[in-house]
Amino acid sequence: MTRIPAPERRTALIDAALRVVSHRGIAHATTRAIVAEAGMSLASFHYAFDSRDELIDELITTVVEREQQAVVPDHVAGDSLAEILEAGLVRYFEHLRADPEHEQAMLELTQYALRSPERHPLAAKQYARYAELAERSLAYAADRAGAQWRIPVAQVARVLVAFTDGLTLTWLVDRDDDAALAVARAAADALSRLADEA
Amino acid sequence: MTRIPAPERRTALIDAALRVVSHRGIAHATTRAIVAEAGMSLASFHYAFDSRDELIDELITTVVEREQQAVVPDHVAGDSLAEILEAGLVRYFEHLRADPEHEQAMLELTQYALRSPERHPLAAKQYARYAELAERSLAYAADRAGAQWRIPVAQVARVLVAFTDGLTLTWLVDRDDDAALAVARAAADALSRLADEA
DNA sequence: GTCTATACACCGATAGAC
DNA sequence: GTCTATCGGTGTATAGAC
Repeated sequence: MTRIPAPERRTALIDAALRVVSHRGIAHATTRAIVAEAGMSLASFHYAFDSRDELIDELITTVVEREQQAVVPDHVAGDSLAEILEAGLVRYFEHLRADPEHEQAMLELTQYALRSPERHPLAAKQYARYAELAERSLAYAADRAGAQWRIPVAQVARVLVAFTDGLTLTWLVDRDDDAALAVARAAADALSRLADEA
Repeated sequence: MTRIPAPERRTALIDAALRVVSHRGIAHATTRAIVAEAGMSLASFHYAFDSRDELIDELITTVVEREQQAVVPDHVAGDSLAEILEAGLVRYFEHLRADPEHEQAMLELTQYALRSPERHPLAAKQYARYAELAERSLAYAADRAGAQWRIPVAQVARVLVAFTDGLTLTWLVDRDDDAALAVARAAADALSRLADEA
């Protein structure tokens, strides 16, 4: 019907694909389901993308670039490093509770990427991005608490990413809020001990 | 050809399905791929199982029941609780490195189960089983170190499961052994602080 | 450029010969 | 009970009218 520029169509399809993956899982993210979600015809899909694989790759790249979620907020209450880190993890947990499907989609996209050698680097980039955001938060938190990381902050960031992933996956399974908060507290404590406080 | 009792055929198909999921991912675990792996004809499948869904459910149930991996070994070197826990996590990590595809398969099965309401309880059971094994290990570790958990050991177990999951997922992505060991150390430290040592 | 209609591969599941 | 052959459905991708 209406003529839509190709780049615009691509982003519309990527957004639709993310909604389908979030709501129904990657197994149901077929080209038909995606164009239906986007309100387009099937042929439009292959006008904008060469293949479904190309769209999935673009989807992963896009969500990774879009990722802005920092684990430590800009303004925090609390004085000790452990308190600041715990507040950050609790903040992440609230974000997870607000939109569980999004984090579930990210996990599915990661595992999907891990299954093909060509796509594995996309998963690696995704986690490098997570680590980068974590590193920024950790540097800020230490600064805020007047503390110094004893080991390179990049290594601490890698640990934080692992803890966050574990928190996410276990909560998605059992939806136990109290247990998730216990994980957040323990993780904050462990991380804080990797720094010297002033 | 040869007549095989139905129960035997079922277990053979389940074993084959696990191999397919491990090697190629759940998306490729079609009935055809599974019977090929098992060396059977397609019709044999539907003689042993009513549907593919039934097999997948059985597969998840089976692998969960089969799960014996305890995070803390029977005989440990080391005296402090933190050391015992770290040794256990390192032992788990060695297990992960020895057969990454199996843990990847378990993660995929979990996420697959999370996507359908009827199967969600299977994922919950899987994690309840993990927690049970973790609890046993933690009780043993505290006993071994002459320590006492300050909070119910079930809660500590839930934290350990989350840390283990995070360790697994991040290592599967970046295969960074040093970073994984750092996670193990931090997690052991955090967990040990949830107990009073004698 | 955008649509409908369709090609072709592969899926789960079954019919029917043996 | 076990096989080969096939059904109906859905997947990705494309042809051809407009």
